[in-house]
Amino acid sequence: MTTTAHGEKRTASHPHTIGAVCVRLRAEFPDISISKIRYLEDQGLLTPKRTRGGYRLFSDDDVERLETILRLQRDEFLPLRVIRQSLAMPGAERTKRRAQNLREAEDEVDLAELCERAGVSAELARQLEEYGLLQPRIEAGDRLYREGDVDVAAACSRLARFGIDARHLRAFRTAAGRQSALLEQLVASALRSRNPERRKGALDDLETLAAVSQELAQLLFMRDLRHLVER
Amino acid sequence: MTTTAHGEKRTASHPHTIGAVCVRLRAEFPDISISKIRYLEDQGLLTPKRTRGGYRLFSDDDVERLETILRLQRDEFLPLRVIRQSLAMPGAERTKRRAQNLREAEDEVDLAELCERAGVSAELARQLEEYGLLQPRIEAGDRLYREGDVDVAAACSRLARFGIDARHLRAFRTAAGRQSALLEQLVASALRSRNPERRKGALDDLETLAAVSQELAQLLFMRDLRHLVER
DNA sequence: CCCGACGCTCAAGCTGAGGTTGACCCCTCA
DNA sequence: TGAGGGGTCAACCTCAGCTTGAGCGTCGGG
Repeated sequence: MTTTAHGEKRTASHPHTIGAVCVRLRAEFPDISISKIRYLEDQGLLTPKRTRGGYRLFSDDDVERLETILRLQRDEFLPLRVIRQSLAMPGAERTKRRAQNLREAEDEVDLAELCERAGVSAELARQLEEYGLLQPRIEAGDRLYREGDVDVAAACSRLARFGIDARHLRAFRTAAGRQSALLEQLVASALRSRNPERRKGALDDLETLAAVSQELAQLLFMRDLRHLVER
Repeated sequence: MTTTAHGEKRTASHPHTIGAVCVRLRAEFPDISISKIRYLEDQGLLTPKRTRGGYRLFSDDDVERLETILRLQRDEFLPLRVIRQSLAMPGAERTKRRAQNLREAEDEVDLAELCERAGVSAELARQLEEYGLLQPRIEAGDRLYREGDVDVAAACSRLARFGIDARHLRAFRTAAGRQSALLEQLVASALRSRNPERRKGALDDLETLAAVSQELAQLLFMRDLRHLVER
């Protein structure tokens, strides 16, 4: 990972070269690249220092700023020109709007990282897997989890604190499966189409269907709860 | 301004041709154009009626929707793909509010009002009721629906447009039922307690549980969809 | 019944954002 | 001192979000 050839100090936040920054951010932003960072500087969003020889040197603040920029792009869909302004005058607070994009791939993490990030014990993780709530890919004996599974585990852990255990959560698992199977019937053929336009259309439809389905599921759930409260 | 010189009905306001819409919106959105409106339709953001001859006819609702789209573009910088999704679930905002407010009672509406507000036919409403998606209270032979049922019906109607009918939606009904039953076990006794403190605590817990459960359901659903897409 | 304004579709093209690629040269540090 | 990361710059690419043009149909007033 951070195996830089040049005996880098790990404690004291020396400035980083562009390659180091890139490696460091790749975890959170898989589609970062050296050329992209240079491009962002060119567009006036970053101004790292330089060595006499012209190498860019990124301070921790620079890296943080870069993270902010990338987050604004990814989560808020803001164009660069807007990001530039909102970073120039840091008063305007933006509404959080997280859209689940089905198109981009997710990273994978191992069991230890999952447990740490989700705050679950290995034992709970094992149970969650037993009931299908976690679905690691098993490669050479190691479990590899998607980013999404970290959130799943975190949610389960919060429910566990209220006394709901993995066995009970299987109901959620099956419900999700049924609902996605329903949508699959509608878009499956288009999704596997050789024609890229058709495939893209299917993805668009699927995102819309997903949004409406989720809304419906929520509405019905809330109605049941309300019923429960009013009795 | 609906004051046209030629004795136009001010109340009913017939549908507008594309050119008329364009002129009318030019004031607020100077860069609107006929071709842009056609483009937005092509992208699935609008679905105006047509004359037999093929002319587009925009109702006031269509125009309002168009205004919303243009405002989201101009003020929030949202890409069309995201606008399409967020318009796909117009109830999302209310759903969220409702989730945090299990305590407040809802108003009731009759069948005619439900159909009109949700944009569903009486026939669809009947089917939805058959499969448990709508649950009116029947009083003196009349059906009385909660506010929440209006949103349920509207979501179902949007799914129906993609070819999902009431029969298939029963799965959502059952899933919601199971999930709320699970939570009920946990809070039921406290909820029925004579002690108001205890009851209030149960409501708080229930709201938390509801939020986490919904999150879990969504995460699992998205994972399944993702799986579907990646295959 | 005819005319001119308006509208339709479909294919092609345009423009700007947000990058990537490649050629070619330069720094840096082990 | 040389290998591997870094530098610039111009050309190129992809995608969203429209625009344009050709060829043809519709609508309504005179």
